[in-house]
Order: sequence, then structure tokens, then C-alpha cells
Amino acid sequence: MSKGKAGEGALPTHYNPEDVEERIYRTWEEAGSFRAEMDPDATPYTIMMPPPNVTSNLHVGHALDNTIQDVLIRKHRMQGYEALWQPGTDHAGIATQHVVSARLAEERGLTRHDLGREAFEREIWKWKEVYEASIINQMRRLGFSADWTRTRFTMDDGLSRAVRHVFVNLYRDGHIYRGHYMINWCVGCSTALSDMEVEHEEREGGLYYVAYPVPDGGADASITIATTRPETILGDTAVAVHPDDERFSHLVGMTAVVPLVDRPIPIIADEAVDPEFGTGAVKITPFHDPNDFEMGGRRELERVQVIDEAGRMTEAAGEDYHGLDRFEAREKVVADLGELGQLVKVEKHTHAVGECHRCHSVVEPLISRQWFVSMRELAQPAIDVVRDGRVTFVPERFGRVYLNWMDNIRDWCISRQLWWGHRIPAWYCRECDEIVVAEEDPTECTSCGGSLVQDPDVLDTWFSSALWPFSTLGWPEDTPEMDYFFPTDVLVTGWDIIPFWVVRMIFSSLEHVGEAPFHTVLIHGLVLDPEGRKMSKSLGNGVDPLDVVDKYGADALRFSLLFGNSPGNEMRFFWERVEAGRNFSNKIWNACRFTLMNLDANFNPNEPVDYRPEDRWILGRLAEVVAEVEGDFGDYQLGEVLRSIYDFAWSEFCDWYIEMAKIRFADDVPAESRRAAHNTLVRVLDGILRLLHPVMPFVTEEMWSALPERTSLLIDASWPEATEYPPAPGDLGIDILRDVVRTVRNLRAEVNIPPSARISVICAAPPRTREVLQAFGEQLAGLAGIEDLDLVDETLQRPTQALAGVAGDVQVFMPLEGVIDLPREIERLEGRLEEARSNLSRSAGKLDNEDFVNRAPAEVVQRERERLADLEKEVEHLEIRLRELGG
RNA sequence: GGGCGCGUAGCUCAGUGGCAAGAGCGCGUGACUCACAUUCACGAGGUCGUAGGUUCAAUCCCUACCGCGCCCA
Repeated sequence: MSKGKAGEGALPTHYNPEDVEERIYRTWEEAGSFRAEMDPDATPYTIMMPPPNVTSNLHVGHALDNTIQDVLIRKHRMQGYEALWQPGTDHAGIATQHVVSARLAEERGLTRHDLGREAFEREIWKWKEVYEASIINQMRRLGFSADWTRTRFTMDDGLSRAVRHVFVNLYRDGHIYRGHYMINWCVGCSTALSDMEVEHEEREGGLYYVAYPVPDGGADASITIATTRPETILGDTAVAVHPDDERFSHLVGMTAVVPLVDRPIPIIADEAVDPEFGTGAVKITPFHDPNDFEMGGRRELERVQVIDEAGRMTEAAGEDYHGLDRFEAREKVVADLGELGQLVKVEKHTHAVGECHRCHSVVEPLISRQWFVSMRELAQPAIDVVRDGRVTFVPERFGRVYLNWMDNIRDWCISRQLWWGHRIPAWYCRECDEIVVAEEDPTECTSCGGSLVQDPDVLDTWFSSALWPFSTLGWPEDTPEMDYFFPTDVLVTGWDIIPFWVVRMIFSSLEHVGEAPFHTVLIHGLVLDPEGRKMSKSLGNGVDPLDVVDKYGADALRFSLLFGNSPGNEMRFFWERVEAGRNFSNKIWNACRFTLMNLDANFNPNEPVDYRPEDRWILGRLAEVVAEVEGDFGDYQLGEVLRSIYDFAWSEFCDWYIEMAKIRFADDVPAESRRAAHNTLVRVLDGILRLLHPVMPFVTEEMWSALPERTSLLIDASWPEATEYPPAPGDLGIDILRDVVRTVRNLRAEVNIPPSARISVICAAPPRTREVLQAFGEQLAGLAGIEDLDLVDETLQRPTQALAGVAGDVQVFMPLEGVIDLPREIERLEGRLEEARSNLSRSAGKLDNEDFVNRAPAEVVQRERERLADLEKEVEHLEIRLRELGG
């Protein structure tokens, strides 16, 4: 616990996030700081939160995604923008139906069919309420400043109306069609999937060579094909070869007979056949293979379905196979072919197998009647908008990924055979063939007046997510929110859902609202486990963000997710980095604590003061840091933003400025100097807290309110600008001071002199430098532990019994009567000399190069000249010293 | 096969056409120095994957190669 002494006030020696986070979050909410109003005098800044699935709680990937958003929102809010962070959740059709079904089975031994559609939907709504609340609670614990009063859910009434409106418009304009096409069928989930929802996994399998008799070619004639899926032989309706393949040209046009089912099928020639694959002849199964489906369409081949939606063989597969599971059927077909003597050989073969990304069962390509969005016309504007820069990806390379994906886009299968989701607004007439597609539920067939039945299916979840940037703002109603906040500014998301979501938001927004939904897409990588693996439930390597918050605080977690991260790159989660964040919180806490402890009771931040050089130095540095941070924000380099603040706060402000300021709190120091130090401390801390607030909102808000004369909240404070601070005028001598201090500390460490031991130091320097050191005498003594400082002329006789070092044009001597190990000291100095000489020759070499002097920028050449001069001096001093020591 | 990336200190990663390349963690030495041992001081540690090219100057740009990863087909 606190070992603090009396008089330190109420602040404990360590920052304890538990004590402040909940209280501060409540303060923000009660102050309405997260609320986005529609102030006509302000400029809006809008971010749509990618709605997390109500399937389950958030993981650290969400924490990263939303931390980035919160940082952007808080920063812009402080800059005076009317910042809207629009939160909400997604119903996640398949995933949520899955988890609820699983729980139903586990807890009550029921299937969804036992419950029936309505009761099952009610179960999912219950689940949704629980998880939505839990997710929002998680986000609050992480400090996220979204406008919770505007929280939306993809199946809210308003958003559902948007879905219907869009569906009807697309249908009316011919972008939506219904028909029998090849789709990916998930046997496990019993639904169609879009291409995006299929993951391709390399698997070891067999390549089966099967001979099909060709009776027209003679009694023993046959054609041998190769296939990875022998069970689909039963559904073959052609054999195809490449038109130029002379090995088979004599057979083209003849009829082959499918083994086992004795179906006569044509042997055709088609450009699509790869003559290099297998024997060069392939079987064609239009019903169960996407490529064969296309060829079947071109050639008007018969389609025979041999595998049904449950993954079982159909009646058309023949009596011997009917009812078998597709994998059992494969084995039996192979065995039977072997018995028949039609199986020529089997080779080992690795090929990509499509798996359902939800349940990982092998996806069955088959023809099914589904609803599709025709992408050709919709894609073009979405391509243009990225090509011409109306939408920019950060980092840029993801723009190329996006375009590459768009160039290969295919029609989007949007119907799902699920119960959880937006019901397709299409009704079929029981009397005639009419399909009624309407926003309002129709009561009778618009054609014949017959009774209607609604399509039982629901829409792909992404169909509603695609509308998120405007459906959340009330569209298709003409709302003030749409006018004010749309289009939004930045979309923050992981690269893995560019095709699922980003693409679809962009084309949807262009088609329905007529504008891109945002101008910038900021892409981040995934958060991986420490070994670099994806976090997953099955590996059990996931990290619960609340665990991290409980142990180290929200600020530490947020720090850990941004520190050292750069846009688009993956990042591993390390507890060590969380600790670093916790330590940084504590550092900030203690810097404030130090300041508060030393502040005079009557301190007035507005009172003018007469700054000392170190005050001007740190304020000037702060101005530079503010400018750097602004630049890095402009490039969305949040890792760099944090690093700049971190380095400044820790390595400059705490390590140097505060240490220097301490000297001015001694009793004998003039009050004016102390006042200037107080003023500077408070001013710099104020700047650091404001800069750091977007990343570490809690500790900064807590300390801000403790600073003198704070009546408002940091969250509502103004963002720092470089012009607030006086730029450092020229050379203040701080560099010399720091150089000399470091040199002395170096020498002390050489001979293990503890910090508590005061020492004597002699500095030999030219007059101007001596003046500087004179002015910093107290600081120098304090920082280097010097009791007795002697500033002498360069030419003076120097003691032999002393350690020597060089700091710029200062020669530093540490007299150590009787302790000096002369040979060792000589060796040490020779080492330094060697290094200095090598740097010297490199620098001289550069300057000897006429091309360098003539062609490099004057500034660079000038810097090199100064450097050369420094090195020359250093070499000279070291040489003199070595001569003095007889080395 | 097409596309994108990565290879920088023991580990994980930043970074830049030009000052002597950085951080966190780890490691070594010393210190309970009155804000903080969740700390402080000092230090060791890198031919910035390999080979060429462009340039006055390359870790950074270009080409090839080697190794690794991802996406799409």
C-alpha cells in the first residue's frame, strides 16, 4: 500500500484503475459527453461502429477495432467537431441461429423444428437481449464513448424497413433475380451460402481414374477420365476433352456410357477442359460442379441431381446408392467400379475443398432455386469510387485488394434457409405464377387476387449490414440525422471483412443514397496470440478483454493494442505490453502527483511568469510533439501518435524536466523561479493529458480534474495546438547540460559510484559553454550528483588522478585520488578514441566528396560539417588526455 | 496460376532517401535518490534476408533470388 508520508494528500503512490474507471465513465455519461447533437454551427465527424455479432461476447479483436474508433472520435470531439460514434449490434443470422440451436439441444434436447419457427425466434430474441447488453457493458468497461442513446440493432423496425426498401428497389430495377443456379450448399447448416462464406482448405484426397466404355468405338473402346469426386459419376451427363487434344479427337461426338448407371452420354470438345489434368478427359456433372454447370449451360447438357440437401444420394443415383451419405457413396462407388474393372488407378492428390466457415462441413455445390443480386452493374460505381479516390484505403494497398476482388466479383446469393434474419419480402401466389415483392405485406395476389404465401427464407446477414451507414441514421426516411451526419467519415475494420462488408456498403450506398458512405477505410490487422496464431475457441487461446481490464485497467489494454501497431499489420497480444501500459498510466499518475504535491497553495496558472531556459525547452518540445502527433493522426499512424507522447512524457518530461524542476523546490530558491516551474509543470502536464486522453481516457481524466482550476471535463476540453506553446528560442543549452550529465553518470558507472555518493567534477570548456554550465550549475549538480563543480579554462592543467570524458566541447574530469587504475583508464579512453576516429573518417570522407557537398541539400551538408567539427574536437581531447596519462 | 504482404537487437515489432537505426519486453551492473522499485542510472546487443541496380547518398526506391505468410482461382 501507500508508503506515502503525511502531507502527500489523498493520492496513493500507485494508480489504481478500479478506483476510478467506473466513476469517471458515469461522469462522462451524466455530462452527456457522448451525445452527438446536430449543431448547425459545428462540423460533423461520424464513425459507424462495425456492429458486433450478438452471437457472443467481444474478444480482443473487437477491443482493437473499437479502441481505434474511440481514439479518433475523442480526438475529433476535442477538436470541436460534432462527433457521432454510432453504435449497435448485428443479428448474425447463421452464427446466432447456430449457437442458440446448440444450446437448445444441449439444455433441453430439442431442435428448432421441435419448437417451431415462432418459438425458436423468440428464443433467439432472448439470447440477443442478453448478449447485446453484455457486449455494450463490455464496451463501456473499455471506456468507449459511443452515443449509446442511438444504439441500433440490424433487426430493429427501422433498419428492417430499410432492408425491405432496398430489396424492393433492387428487384424493381432488375438487380435482384430468383432462379435455379449453382450455389454452395451447407449440409450442416441446411442453407445456401455465398461464395464468401466458403473457406477453401487444401486436403489430401484421391484422384480416381475411371474408364467409361465407348461402344461406338468398338467392343473394347473406352475413355478414361480422372475425378476427385467419384460419387458424382452417378450424375454425369457428358465427358469432355479439349478440342485440340489429338489423343481424343477420334472419340469426340461418340457416346460414352456412365459405369454403374449405364447412362449414355455424349463425348464433347470444350475449351474449358485442361488437357494437363488427369488424362485430359473429364467427366461433366452439371448439377454438382460449378464449372460443369457453366459448361452444361453452354452445351445444354442434362442435369441430374444425385446428392440432396441433406448430403444423401437421391433416387437418381440408382437403387444401390439411394439414401447413402455422400461420403459412404464415394467408397461404395469406388469399390463397385473396382469390381467392374472400370477403375484404372487411384493417385494421391491434394485439392482445395470448400468448407462452411461456420460449421466446417464440406460444402456441396449444387443447383438450387435462390435469390441473387446481380453484381455487374452495381459493382462499377463501387470500383470507380475507389479508383478516383473518393474512397481511400489506409494503408493504400488494401485499395488494390479491394479492386482486385471487385474485378472478379460474382453474383451474390442472398437467400438463406434460416429462421433468424430478415424474411425475404416476396410472396408467391397459390393460384398463379405471380411473385409479389413489396415493402408492405400484401394481402392478395396483384395479378389474380389469389391468396399468397411468403417466401420462408431470410436474407443474408450482410444484406442488412450493407445498409448500416445509413439505415442507422433513419434512412429511407428523410431524417435530420441523414442530412447532418451522412456521409460518414472513417470506417474502421479488419482486412478480413473487406469483401463481406466494405464492398457491399460502398455499392449499396452508391446505389441507394447516391454517395459513398465514408471517405476513408482504415484497415487494421488481426490480434493474434503470442505465438502468432489466430485466436479461436477451439484453441482456447482467446483473451477476454474484461479480464485484461480487471487486472490492469482499460487504459493499459488500450495502450497495449496501439503501442507499436501500424495500420493493416497483424499484432500479437502480449501481457507484457499490457503491463507496459499499466506502468505508463502509473508514470503519468505520479508525474501529476509530484506536481500537485509541490504546488503552492495560492498557485494561479494564469499568472504570468518568467520562464527559465529549461521551462522554455520543455514547452518548445511540447509544441513539437503536438505537431508530430497531429501529423501522425493525419496518416492514421496511431502507434506513432502514442509513441511520441510516451517518449515525450517519460523520457523528456519525467526523466529530465521534472528532475530539473526538483532543484527549484528547495527552500532557498527564489519564489519567482519556483512559480515558473509550477506554471511549466502544470502547463506541460495539461498538454500531455489532453494529447493522451483519446488513448488513455481514464487516468488522464482523473488527473486532469485534480489540476488547479479545472471546472470542465477533459473529454470536453480543447485539443492542444502547437501554437499554444512558445517555441523554444534557439539553443538553450539543454543539450550541453544533458551531454555533460550523461558523461558524468557514465564515469560514475565506470567505477560503480552509487547515486547517493556526491562527487567532485571539473569541467574544462570554452568561455561560452562555461557560461551555460554556470547557469545550469544547480541542475547539473542535482542531475549528476555533483557536490563540488569546478568550471575551468580549457588550457588549465588537468589532474592525472581522474577519470576523463568528452561531452561536445566540454572535457569532464572526475578526480578520484588513489582509485584510478591507470592502465584500465588508458584502455577505456583508447576505445573511445578509436570509435571517434572511425566516425571522424567517415564524416570527413563524405565532406571530401564534391558531389555530396554540391548536390546534397545545404542543410544536410551543414549538419555534417558541425558533426565533423564535434568529432575533431572529441578526438583531439581524447588524444591530449591519453598523452597526459602517458598512454 | 493471379494478387497482396513480411524478412530490422535474444523475443515481439516501430521507423526513415541523408545526423552515431529505435521501442517494449528480456539480459548484465549498480541504487529502497524525499512522484513513481508499476522506479532510477549505466551498459551489452543489429553487415536493417541475399545479390545486383538507380542515386552525391539506400535499411528505405527498382530488379532478381532465397525464406515465411495471407487472399483469390
